[in-house]
Amino acid sequence: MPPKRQEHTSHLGSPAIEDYLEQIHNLIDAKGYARVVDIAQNLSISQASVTNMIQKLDTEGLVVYERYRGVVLTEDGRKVGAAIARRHDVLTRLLAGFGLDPKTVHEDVEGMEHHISRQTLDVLTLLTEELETNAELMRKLKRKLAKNNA
Amino acid sequence: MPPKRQEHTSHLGSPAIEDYLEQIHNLIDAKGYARVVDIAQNLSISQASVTNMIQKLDTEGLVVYERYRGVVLTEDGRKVGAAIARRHDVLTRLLAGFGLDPKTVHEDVEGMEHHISRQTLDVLTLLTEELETNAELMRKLKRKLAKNNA
DNA sequence: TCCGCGAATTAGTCTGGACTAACTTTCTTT
DNA sequence: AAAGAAAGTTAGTCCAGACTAATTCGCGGA
Repeated sequence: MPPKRQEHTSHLGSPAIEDYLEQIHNLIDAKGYARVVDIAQNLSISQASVTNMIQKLDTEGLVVYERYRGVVLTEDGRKVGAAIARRHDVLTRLLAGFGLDPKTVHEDVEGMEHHISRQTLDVLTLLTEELETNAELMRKLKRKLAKNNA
Repeated sequence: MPPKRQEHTSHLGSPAIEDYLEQIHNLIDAKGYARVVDIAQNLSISQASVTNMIQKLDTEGLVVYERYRGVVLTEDGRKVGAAIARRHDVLTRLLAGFGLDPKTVHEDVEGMEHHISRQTLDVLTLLTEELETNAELMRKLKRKLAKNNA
């Protein structure tokens, strides 16, 4: 039997696509519009790559693109972008809550956020909220953490 | 100013490389040796791709490769493989502990495990152990989780 | 008004990591 | 021990997504 072809679970967006949509979402949220330069800047990639990807996102119906006109999210695109931003937020609160160094938090979150299902997001949200609420528990865990690192 | 080139944080192995090393590690752990077929099977990719990557891993000093002779981990390779396996284990215990469906757990873990720093691993380990120990807390959280899903 | 400069785009290239097809080596079975 | 099956390998292809260089658009200031 020949080896099986690789299966793409659902293709609701590669990690790369999600990164773009998250960034576009953030920019629109913050400044009301998203320019190619800024997207490139925030993702640390070239403008040419951004233009390329935006054209792809357009053909996939995630943004509306007009040459030299900037970019707008479609409803689908907005959903994906917002979903990623939500995961980003939860993960960041969870890790930052333990006092991890911001750079590490950012890198880990960046990597993990693309792989979190609805169910897992629910669990992590629950956990995060519990820790944000239950100061006693948080204290206890931080104490252990400090001890482990000693 | 021209856009900046993308920076690879440390290149201790791409996700793909880590997947291979984890799998090789697991196979050796379980059966004492790692055959190309099994690696291919476990990663759901073709044997040709495995042979390819193994040759690359060899040139990077992560495995020792001899044609038709199977593959052995170097000390470096063993470290990477073991590290990934550890992250895999912690994440799995954490999510499975909440009763998430095994397929989801597996997919999410698979995706997240490559992006977890030492510090984050420590936090997640702590959390996992707390939940495995503190039955009262676990009950409480599961109750909330169930309620949210209702 | 027009000109220059920054933003955007196009064209063409590269790399990682997957694939198939065809071939070789090794194992197994008789 | 030899043949057929299974495992491994090679050669060549493909695709996503990054890049650089060169070009084009469009706006703000002289």
